[in-house]
Amino acid sequence: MAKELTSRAENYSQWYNDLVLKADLAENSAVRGCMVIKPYGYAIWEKMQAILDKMFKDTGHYNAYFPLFIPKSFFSKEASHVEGFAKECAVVTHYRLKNDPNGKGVIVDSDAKLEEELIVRPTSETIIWHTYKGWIQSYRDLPILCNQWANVVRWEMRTRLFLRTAEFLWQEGHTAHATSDEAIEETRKMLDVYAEFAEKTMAMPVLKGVKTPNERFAGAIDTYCIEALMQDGKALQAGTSHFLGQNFAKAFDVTFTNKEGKSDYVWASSWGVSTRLMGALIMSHSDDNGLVLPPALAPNQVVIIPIYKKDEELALIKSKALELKEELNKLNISVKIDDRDTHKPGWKFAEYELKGVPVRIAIGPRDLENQTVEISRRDTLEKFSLPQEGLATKVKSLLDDIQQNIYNKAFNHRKENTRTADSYDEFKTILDEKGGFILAHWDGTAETEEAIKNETKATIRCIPLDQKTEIGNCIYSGKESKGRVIFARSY
RNA sequence: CGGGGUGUGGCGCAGUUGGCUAGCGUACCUGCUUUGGGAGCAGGGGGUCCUCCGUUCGAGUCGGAGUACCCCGACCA
Repeated sequence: MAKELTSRAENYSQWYNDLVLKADLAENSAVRGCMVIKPYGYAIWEKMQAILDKMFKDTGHYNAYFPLFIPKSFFSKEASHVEGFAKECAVVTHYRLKNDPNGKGVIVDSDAKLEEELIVRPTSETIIWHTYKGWIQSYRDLPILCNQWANVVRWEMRTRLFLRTAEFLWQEGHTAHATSDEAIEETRKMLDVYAEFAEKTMAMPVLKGVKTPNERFAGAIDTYCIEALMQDGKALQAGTSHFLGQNFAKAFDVTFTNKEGKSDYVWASSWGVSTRLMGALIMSHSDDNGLVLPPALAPNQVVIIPIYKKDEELALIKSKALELKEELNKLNISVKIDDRDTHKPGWKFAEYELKGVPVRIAIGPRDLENQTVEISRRDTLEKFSLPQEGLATKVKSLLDDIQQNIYNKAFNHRKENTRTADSYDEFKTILDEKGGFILAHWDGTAETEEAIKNETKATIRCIPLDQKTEIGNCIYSGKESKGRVIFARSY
């Protein structure tokens, strides 16, 4: 065994780390907290990007690009943005190097100090709203429905591959509207887009909800989110969509003249998902044999592995494989034929399982004789023979089946790990023994939320959008509550 | 920034109270036999033992300083 993974049960975070490294998705770089995304990992991210980008465009958005550097003063303009903002940012103070007069190499030229420092964007609201000021005069200029694909930097103290890195890739949508209702509608619409992407494409069920004031984005009126449950019972925030009200418009003095000829501040939303989704994808479905990719995101949906002893056999098998590949391609199925003679079939089987390829087709002398192929599906690891005749349509429906099956599996896992707690003791017991989502009553105060967090490390993931009205008592304070919120320990 | 740990071929590690030519697994290269679940055998290449200073006849091993990374906290828009 060349690439043995740590088992999930034994040590979940070690398993995750091993998997990311061994499936060739990413690795730590020479730069503190920053990762290298390797070609295979990036191929998956590109598929995510392509699908999301189309969804954004289908909902009327367009892409743009704003600067990487933001003048420091921009961060002082929106009061709550300043207040709630983590200050761990990369700061550019100089613009030139010089040769070290006392040795070799280069040093920072102290004469080249910037008058005002530049911050490497941790998020782009400030620079974008500064820019929007110049774009908006009239209600006729609205709405602006912009999205940016970019990298951002947050100097995190502790990092984990994909889940929290100092630099990460994301998209951030920043929209400007004439009315509050329109901006709220946009915020909710994009949350739905994220939820649909998570469930249909990533096969990952998510809960939609609103963050409590404590967990809200600095500068937002409301932060909506999608929350997913990982296999170890911890929650992961997979995407956020913020209703910003007029806060940024006021901070950057962005006004417009409405139909009545009166001046008003512009209403805003912002929303984003990041390479963190890669972490979510990995942790949602994978097992001790490696990655399990949903067919919708697998760079190769099918891999064909020839099994042969003699070169003549290989020639026959290869032409059969090419024939199958062509048929599959016609149905928009991506196929890789691995006919390398530098690795043996058994090695390849293990390798493609590790990399999460949904369907494997093996063709050997036996199959040539019987006009069959051997199919193996990654999600269940089942193997069976199918006739070569009419194979493509069967593979197509098999892929659909796998996509649905891994969603169902994740959905059932969440269902089994979503519990209600009616007392603080019960709450703590569930948290320690089982984890998962816990539905419990909360009195609505930040103090209670904070106390529970400090005592148990569990946070309110969200107030679910489909929350049912139910009168009860807060598990912590005993005060009245009108509905249950979702608690969990989280990444 | 607090508390703990670790730096030894690409990767994972062992290395005894200081001792002789620094070892094992894996990966890599060559050859033969193999190929339907990570092949076997034989041979081979690859090391400033994190850095500097010190103790010593002698340091991977002991002491000091520095540095990097990992884990636990704090932080995580």
